[in-house]
Amino acid sequence: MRALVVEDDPDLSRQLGRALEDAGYAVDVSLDGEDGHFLGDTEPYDVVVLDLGLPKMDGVTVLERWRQDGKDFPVLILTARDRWSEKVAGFDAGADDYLTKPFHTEELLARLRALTRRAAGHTTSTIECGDLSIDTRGARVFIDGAPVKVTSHEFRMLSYLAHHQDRVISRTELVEHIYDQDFDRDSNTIEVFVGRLRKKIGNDRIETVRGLGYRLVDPEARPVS
Amino acid sequence: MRALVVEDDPDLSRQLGRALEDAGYAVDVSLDGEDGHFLGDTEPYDVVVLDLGLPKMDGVTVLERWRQDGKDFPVLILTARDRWSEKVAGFDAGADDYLTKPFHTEELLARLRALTRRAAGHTTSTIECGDLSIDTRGARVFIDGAPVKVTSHEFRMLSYLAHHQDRVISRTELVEHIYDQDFDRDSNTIEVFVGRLRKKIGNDRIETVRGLGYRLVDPEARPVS
DNA sequence: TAACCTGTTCAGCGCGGGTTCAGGGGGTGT
DNA sequence: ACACCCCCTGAACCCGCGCTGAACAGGTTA
Repeated sequence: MRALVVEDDPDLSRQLGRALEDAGYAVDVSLDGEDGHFLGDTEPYDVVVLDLGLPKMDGVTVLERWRQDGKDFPVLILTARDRWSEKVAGFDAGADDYLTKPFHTEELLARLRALTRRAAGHTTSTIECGDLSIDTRGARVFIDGAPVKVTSHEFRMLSYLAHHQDRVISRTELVEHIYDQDFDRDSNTIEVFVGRLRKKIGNDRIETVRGLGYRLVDPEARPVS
Repeated sequence: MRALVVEDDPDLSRQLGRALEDAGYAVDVSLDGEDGHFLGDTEPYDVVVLDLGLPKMDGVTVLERWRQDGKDFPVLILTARDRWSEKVAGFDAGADDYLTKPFHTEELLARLRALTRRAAGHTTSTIECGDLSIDTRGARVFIDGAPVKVTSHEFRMLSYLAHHQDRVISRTELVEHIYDQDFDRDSNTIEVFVGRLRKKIGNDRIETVRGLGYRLVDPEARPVS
């Protein structure tokens, strides 16, 4: 999952970036409204944390422009405690959730998890695919109840595939959502990860569609091909 | 599906070409307005991505001429963020959708899917033909609910036939829409694909109209011939 | 410092799948 | 009825995608 944090307070933004990275997101941080708006327009984020009081361009304006441009990633806005009217404006502009500063990072993370889940059409924090279950909150993977040890990048990949089950995900789409900006496009890292994941969760769970990409499936649910 | 990308920025055009190919389009890329206009007039595209700021001939002019010449493929125009007036001119010239640069490739793909669906008169991402259903997003084919394994080219062909059900599609039309430019015309590749598809989805689903081409039909709905 | 763990790169290889070819069958027109 | 041509089909070819094992680099832990 890729996340964007737009927050001008250098301490807070650094802390947020750190916390989100720890939680397994690929994070970009922007310190002002213009840059943040540009990034949101450019990169395919899965969730955005947006402060409303920003230099160069106001947070509400940033959000309005994103929605005008058809961006539909979930956005969580941060407001100062006493700025109640701002919050309303933020929701009108298309925010999905809000949090008043100061807040606990735990709560932020929980709300972000809820947002990404909702965006993908899930309601619980664990995604099931046959007897494979993925705990997005604890970054754990279970196969028929038994825990499977996966590295953080492996988990990111599996998690993205699970959020979009039954869809074909191209290698470039995977790269864009697993890594943050500027990643060397032509390398076979993805294939290596797929290989290692298959070795851990079983070969028939990630099927490759030649020339298009990969797809996470439930091997049991699929009749003989 | 064949797509044309007219975009002068070499990086962006390369990236777009790559993304569309990943999504299963046969893509031609043109770097200036004159060449792009010529290609659009010559080749039968299913959808066009057209930048407005182009060397040699302006994007709006290109679009106007296409529409004058009776070309009715859906066109999605790309505009710089601050050029709002251009966008209006583009719509007046006959654009079907727009996107402001920079944008994110998945949104472009989603909009292109919507355009091609709309052009064919469908609304969902799965096309039905009797008990045969074609999931354009997941690149999958089901027959009465059971998945059928098809290769990517087979899928392209079936998908094109399905987008134009009950119409006779000539072999050359198929070739032109499945492949990008310069493809060896005299070969029986199409016939081989038809044969393989028939073997997979049943002989009576693709009927051949001698001397004209092929047609995708629902065998159940049709009385005895 | 040495022993891990994780992410990345590289080279080799198998095989899937697209293309081609040759041969045969069955409509179609004269 | 004949010939022609369009189309089908099985098989073979062969390129390149994607898989794999292993080595390398950077970071972290004893």
